[in-house]
Amino acid sequence: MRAPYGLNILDNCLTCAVREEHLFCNLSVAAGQRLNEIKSTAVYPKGAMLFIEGQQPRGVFVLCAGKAKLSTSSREGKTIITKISDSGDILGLNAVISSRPYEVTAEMMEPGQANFIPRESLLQFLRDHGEVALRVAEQLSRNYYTAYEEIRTLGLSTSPSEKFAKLLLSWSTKTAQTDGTSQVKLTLTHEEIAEIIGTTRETVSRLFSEFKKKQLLQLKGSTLVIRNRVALEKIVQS
Amino acid sequence: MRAPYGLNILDNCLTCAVREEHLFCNLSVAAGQRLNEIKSTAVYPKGAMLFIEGQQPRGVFVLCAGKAKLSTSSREGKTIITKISDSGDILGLNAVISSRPYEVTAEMMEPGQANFIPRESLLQFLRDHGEVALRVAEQLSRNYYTAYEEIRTLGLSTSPSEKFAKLLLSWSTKTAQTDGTSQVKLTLTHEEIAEIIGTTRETVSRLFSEFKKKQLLQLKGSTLVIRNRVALEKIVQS
DNA sequence: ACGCGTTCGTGACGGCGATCACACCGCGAA
DNA sequence: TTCGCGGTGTGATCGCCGTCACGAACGCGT
Repeated sequence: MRAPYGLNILDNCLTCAVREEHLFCNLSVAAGQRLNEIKSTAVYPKGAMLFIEGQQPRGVFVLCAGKAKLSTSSREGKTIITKISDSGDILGLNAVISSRPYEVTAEMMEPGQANFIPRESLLQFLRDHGEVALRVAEQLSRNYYTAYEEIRTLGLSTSPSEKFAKLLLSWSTKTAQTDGTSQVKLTLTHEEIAEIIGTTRETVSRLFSEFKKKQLLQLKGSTLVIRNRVALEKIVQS
Repeated sequence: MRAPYGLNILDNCLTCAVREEHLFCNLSVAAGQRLNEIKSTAVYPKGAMLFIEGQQPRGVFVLCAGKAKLSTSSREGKTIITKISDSGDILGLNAVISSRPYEVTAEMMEPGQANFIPRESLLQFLRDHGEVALRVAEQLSRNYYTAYEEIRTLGLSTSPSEKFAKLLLSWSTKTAQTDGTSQVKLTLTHEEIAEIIGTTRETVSRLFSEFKKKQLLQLKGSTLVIRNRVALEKIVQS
């Protein structure tokens, strides 16, 4: 099966296949069935905006394939990226639950696919299935934790090098080797990295140079090799 | 009735008396009754720690009287204050729901009183009353919003003056007059203000001087007079 | 191959705010 | 009164990083 934007449609995009601990998994039969009725699947090209900061919440998106970047920006155009979401993530949940505007913009970074659940359907679904509401609360509190982590990064570590080291470590944990090295496919531009750690493109460039010189990392084509985790951890809490 | 720490005990500290829109208000009779059984009231002196960042969650605190400051700090001792809570606020909810350690430290800034609901009791209560779980979810998503607001402040506005102006405005909204002025009782030290906006005590001192000179504010004893809201708003988004 | 746009590297400069240092003030305790 | 102490004002210094500027490198379509 062939979709637009050169992407294969996933015949049955069950989020459970992606994440066992997922919000909408292991539901009662009735709930699962109902969920299937109210969701709809769509395919998005690179650059597509799932929703934009400030819009009234239309519903939530469950990402099945592709990555999306969540960002906020100020009036003068300065932008910060708060999260890179990938398969299994639920986008827009906070806005829908609290009936406030989306607090971020969600933009596809590569072609992808997502399930959409309209706002009203979801709320009614939760009212009908109290047990799921509690799991939604759990999911929200997890979101809160990552937001808080962000606050700590922005508020407590002032220097760009510290934040850069933190970011590298967060990437590295996913593919850690026993010898302390790890490899990551680098899909972000320096500009985007700058928006994540709240600095400028130039500084990110200089940080790469500096960290290469210090043997903390290495670049092989577009794969980033992190060579010394302990040294990075030392920078973080320096 | 007289409590320790020179505080009058509130005979019946119903949070509903404080806030109509409150989480635990307008419950079904059964739920309300049950809630009354599992809660317990205590009085705290100034400086008391309700809970400390990193501790396993024991339960939630519903603040009835007094103010509490929520803060996080890094290993090297740098501290940021993320919120000043007052009557009606629920503290520790995120930690309890997600069963993760408290993400902040809650310290009483003045003598006060709070209801305590133990972790397990609350979770069981929510399992038994699905309709309340949804309201908890709403509360959590509101928390998320304020956290996000914090992220925007820290990440998007770089200069201390901008953040200071933002803080003043947030104070001012509560007591706004028609002529654009407002009065606030100033209970925080410069040091604490510095920890809120992520700068140093000295800079806060200089900001006060600067803003006084610009006729933006005025100090009468310990009451702060905000004289020009529009000018402050201009600084925020400059 | 050519040109064009995006991304990246790096130098020069300047300003802002962190840091240090010290004086001052108000207030409660001895 | 005289300490001591927590809070406050303010000058001097200095280093980091944001800004501007430019050129190189890479990918991409025609």
